[in-house]
Amino acid sequence: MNDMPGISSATRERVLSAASALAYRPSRHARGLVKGGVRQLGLVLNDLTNPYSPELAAAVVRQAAQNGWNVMLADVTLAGDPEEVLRGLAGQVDAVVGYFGDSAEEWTALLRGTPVVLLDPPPGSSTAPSVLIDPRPAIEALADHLVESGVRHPAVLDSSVPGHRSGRGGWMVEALERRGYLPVLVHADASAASAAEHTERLLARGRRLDAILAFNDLMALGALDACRRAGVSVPEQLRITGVDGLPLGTYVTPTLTTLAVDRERVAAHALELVAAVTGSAGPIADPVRRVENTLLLRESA
Amino acid sequence: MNDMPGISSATRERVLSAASALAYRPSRHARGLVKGGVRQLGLVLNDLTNPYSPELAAAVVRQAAQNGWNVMLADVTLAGDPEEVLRGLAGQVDAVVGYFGDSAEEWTALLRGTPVVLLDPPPGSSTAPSVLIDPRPAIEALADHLVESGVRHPAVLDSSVPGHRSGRGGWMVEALERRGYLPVLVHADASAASAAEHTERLLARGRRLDAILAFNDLMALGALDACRRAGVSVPEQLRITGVDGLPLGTYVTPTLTTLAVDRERVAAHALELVAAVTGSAGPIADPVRRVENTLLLRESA
DNA sequence: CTGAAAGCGCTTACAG
DNA sequence: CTGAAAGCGCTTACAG
Repeated sequence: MNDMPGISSATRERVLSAASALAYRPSRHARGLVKGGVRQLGLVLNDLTNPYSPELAAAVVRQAAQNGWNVMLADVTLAGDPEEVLRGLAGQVDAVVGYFGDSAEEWTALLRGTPVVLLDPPPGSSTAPSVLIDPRPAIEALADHLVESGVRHPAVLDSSVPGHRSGRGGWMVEALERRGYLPVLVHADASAASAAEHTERLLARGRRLDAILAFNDLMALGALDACRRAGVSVPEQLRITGVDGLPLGTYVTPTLTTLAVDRERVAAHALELVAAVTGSAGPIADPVRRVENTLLLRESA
Repeated sequence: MNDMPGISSATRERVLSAASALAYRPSRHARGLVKGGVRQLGLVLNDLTNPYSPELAAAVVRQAAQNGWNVMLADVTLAGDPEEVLRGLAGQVDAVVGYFGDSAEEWTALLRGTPVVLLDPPPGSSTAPSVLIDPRPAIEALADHLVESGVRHPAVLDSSVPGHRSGRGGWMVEALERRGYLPVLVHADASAASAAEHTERLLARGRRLDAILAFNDLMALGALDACRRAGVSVPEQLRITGVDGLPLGTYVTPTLTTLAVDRERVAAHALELVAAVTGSAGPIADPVRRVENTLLLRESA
């Protein structure tokens, strides 16, 4: 069946027809046992429909391929049961990279010894090898910019994904307070629709408001949409900012000011750590890497 | 090592420390051989950074989970070598669903007998089980709408992904010609950036132009961006349409008229076919499924 | 050219 | 409670 040389066509025919009669399918596990198989990397994402996920996946897949790894994507929020996804991954991959949020400990246990590299774990939640994404310097730069732009009444549109604590909203509030602001803090789901809805409500309140700092670009797009529908002009009446630096932000009106993350660098650090945890080189020299967001000023703020 | 009951703590300790001293990692293949393992579905996509891909992936992952399948995403364009990706998949999954474009035959061969379900294969390219996505009725409806809107000089912004023939651009041209138009036909890459560039060139030509029918939503967003920068108002001076029905199209100004694809139905058909090809039920009753796009009128046309 | 044996690395009975 | 045997389904020598 494997096209070996030196088989008579009669025998080949006989084997092939028996195989098809029996609907024979080779076992990939048995084949893998014998042949060795490639190195499989599992990439755990939490929202594939947020364009940030595929952008990061693109970077990881590309760099993984260069290092001889095959990557398998898993979205823990899409499937009904995240734990089922993790358990499934355990048997399929040689290492896992991903967003585990607050569940790092439980999920790592489900992986039964598969080496793990965490992407942007909540502050202080884990000592596992991880790549931190740190928006704080960019938040400071943004806050300065808002001061210079004459903003008086900013709001922070934070996201509260259950199980995914993030310092982001809190850091934004603190940076604003440190500059004398009394920012409004609102929580929405991490989607454009939810952000739009909360923005609408915020605008309807009649309070003074001239800036919205959103948790991510997707939510900023939702806020932008709500302003458009409410007839509020951006950035003239209200400034809006996101986080992530999606290419998408350049295809809206106005283009979106954002705290960009360098996804290639995140991927590079993650794969270095994967190499370290799967290699037998003993303890890892530098298990916590840090990538800082950068302020990308465009039209919306 | 597997937490079996009835092991003295002395022995457990001895085994565990030997394991860690040797950096022992269980072989997932050997484990899979014995334990059976879950059913793995490979989903082959060709551009994860086009939001259509994750939208479809989301639908497939969700429905696959309901049927007891685990899905593994593979983007053939991200990795340097698509054939390498396919070969890698062969050993990992029990069935493959995906966009194979013009390479259906070669790629199926690389999969070495793994059952395949094709997504939107080029017209007449294959007799394999497949889900066709048919924009023709929606294109007719769109063409009628453009006539009624008083459009005089439409252009078709087609995409020419090498290896991915599509009838889409041709069908648009024909539908317009049938109504007495002499449409301009332009080829661009399937990205917002390339579409923007070609639109800019089109506008600079000084020819009369009052509608652009783009190959997909991403390209339509690029065209929209080019118009904005050129000071051309949409839809007043120029109408723009896309294809795919991305949620994203509602978060731009103006919102994007599009030929929407029902991704849940595509996924449902694909998984029915997967069940059929992996089951031993003999020949499949209805191996070619068809899902029609629907005209979604929003603001841009 | 064909057929049967050895062995890949696990897990699951089973004998001690 | 511990250790060794059988067997999962393949591929790769090897004897005939």
